[in-house]
Amino acid sequence: MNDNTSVDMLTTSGGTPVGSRWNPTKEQIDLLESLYGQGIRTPSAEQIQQITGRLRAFGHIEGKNVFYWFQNHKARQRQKEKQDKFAYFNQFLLRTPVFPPPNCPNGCFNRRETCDSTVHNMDATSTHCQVKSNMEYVVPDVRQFKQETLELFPLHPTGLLQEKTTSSSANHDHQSSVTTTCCPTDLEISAADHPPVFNFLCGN
Amino acid sequence: MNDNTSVDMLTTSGGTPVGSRWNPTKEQIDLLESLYGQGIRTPSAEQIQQITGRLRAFGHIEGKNVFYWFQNHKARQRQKEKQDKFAYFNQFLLRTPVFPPPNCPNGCFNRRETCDSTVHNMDATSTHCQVKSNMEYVVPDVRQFKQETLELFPLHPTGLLQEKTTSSSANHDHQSSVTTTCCPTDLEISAADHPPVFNFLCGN
DNA sequence: GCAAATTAATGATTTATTCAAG
DNA sequence: CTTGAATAAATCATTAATTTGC
Repeated sequence: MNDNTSVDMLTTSGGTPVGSRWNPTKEQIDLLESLYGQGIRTPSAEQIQQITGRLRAFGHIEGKNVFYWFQNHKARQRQKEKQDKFAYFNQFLLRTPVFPPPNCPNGCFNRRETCDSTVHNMDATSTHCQVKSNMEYVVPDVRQFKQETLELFPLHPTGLLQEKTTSSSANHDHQSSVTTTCCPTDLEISAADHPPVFNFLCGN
Repeated sequence: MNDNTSVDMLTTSGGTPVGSRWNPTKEQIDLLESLYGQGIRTPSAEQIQQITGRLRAFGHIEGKNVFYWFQNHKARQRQKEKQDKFAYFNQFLLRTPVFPPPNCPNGCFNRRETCDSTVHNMDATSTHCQVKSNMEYVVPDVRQFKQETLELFPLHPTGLLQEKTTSSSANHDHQSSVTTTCCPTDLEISAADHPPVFNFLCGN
């Protein structure tokens, strides 16, 4: 289709024969997930450069691959978390008996008084609205789950995982003193400035 | 906020003092819009390079500026077109009397029989559903407007403005013989291959 | 076992939305 | 209010898992 006689790759040195799209090795995935686990979400251009350089030890890779990986991983983790939350919540709702189990901890919410007013009114035309109001009733409690889940990550040091914190006038002036708290590797992501997430794919 | 003492720009040569964001000159806008008018929507990396180089004659500019410009312009043209279409269609609907005007061309649709069944049932709770079904009823006719509007652009020569054409096995092998049909400038966008819209912002 | 056929994952693009400078 | 810049969501496309019939 597209002329294969171009300059760049055909079977790059590493061990990953590259025909079209990047196919990450196990080691590459491991390192990427490790970084993600440490709170890196939208790495800066320099971070991408460093990560790419490191990953190149395991096979051919470009900066844009790293960029795309974080984009996709972040988005798909988010949506997985969302649907997990929903599933958990759903099964909880569906299996909750009309009379709560005897030794229900105080965390259980008692939906008997609040919800039984909607038991009738279940015909096809009006179901939607009822379901919606039903959802809205419980959403506040679900948000706590998200909070707790996010707290599981350490993410104390540098500005990692700051993402959306009003992003105005909250620059916090965090410099150096990063030096790897939970991970023994000396990757030392500098995170000096937060340049827009772009110039990445040039190099490499 | 972010330290201004970095290496790159402060007051670049051109005539456009750059403190933070690109401020396009009139000439730059003109050329960009000209290109857009010729059908360029998502220029390739090479196209962006060439365009940027040309625009640099009028002031400081980077590849990513060109990239963003096309992104934004395309999106905003699209949404403007959409709301224009909606406005046109809306006024047409709203001013259509119950009895059609005497010399109504055959294009007029007669909505008397189809729509008056929804006149009642207009209380606050059920309005939404009725409105939606009402919309769905008329959408098909709107699509024609869009078609016609798009046809207004000439876009005959090279593969410009091909955008979404199944993108599989339809490569059409169009080479050279581009050489400016409606525009006297010898910009000569080569559009040789269609590389992904990325490596752009590296250079420049 | 083993390919062809399906399905699930996921890399790569495009489109929509949001933020913020001027 | 316009629009450059950035991010998130949706979508496309290709590769790997897997199922299935032989």
